[in-house]
Amino acid sequence: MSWTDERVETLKRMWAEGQSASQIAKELGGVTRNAVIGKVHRLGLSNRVEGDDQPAASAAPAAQPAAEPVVATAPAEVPRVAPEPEPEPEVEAAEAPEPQPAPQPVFAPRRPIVPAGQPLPPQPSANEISPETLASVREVEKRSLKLSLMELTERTCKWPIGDPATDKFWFCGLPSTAGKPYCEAHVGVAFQPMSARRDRRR
DNA sequence: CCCTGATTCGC
DNA sequence: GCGAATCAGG
Repeated sequence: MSWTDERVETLKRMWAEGQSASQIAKELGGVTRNAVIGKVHRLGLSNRVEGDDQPAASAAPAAQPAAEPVVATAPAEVPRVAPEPEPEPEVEAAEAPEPQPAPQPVFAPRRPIVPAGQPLPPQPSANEISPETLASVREVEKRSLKLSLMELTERTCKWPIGDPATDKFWFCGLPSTAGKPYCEAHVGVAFQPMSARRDRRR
């Protein structure tokens, strides 16, 4: 593969969007992330500065940030969280009534009635899980990356959250435990000792 | 380990 | 110009 104008354009666009070199390489195909990075440098756009003007000047862009005033979130990380800045304003809008209306709390204190819908994920009843694990799961689900099916990888927690029949459905997405399909917290509720779930009666 | 970008240097 | 290898860091 060679750097045709078209490919370079894609590279520029994606790089500007904050996509990582590997993502761009994947998209282009036929090149490695190294190739992408190399090209980025040769094109002289290693500086992911949005506004065209280059503050290059002299001064020191890295003049000891000393104290980041407000948000301490690494700016470079942000874009990766939302890899799809697509033209779909629907999702946002006036949103977020309740971050966690708890569609189907995994820890339902007395598992009410399961609406005979899709086979819900393995959701052991609360009385089988330790309080610590429960708390952990609750915490984790607040921080879940809410990945879609397509965004899951070998190393993301595949624990489903919410009702598959609605829009309130996503996957945990946090880093999974080595070799396991779930993150640490979810492994806790997914894999239990036989003895613990033996006396489950209904 | 997984990942990121940066740099080098033979081609 | 290109990009694998390597480096440095999270």
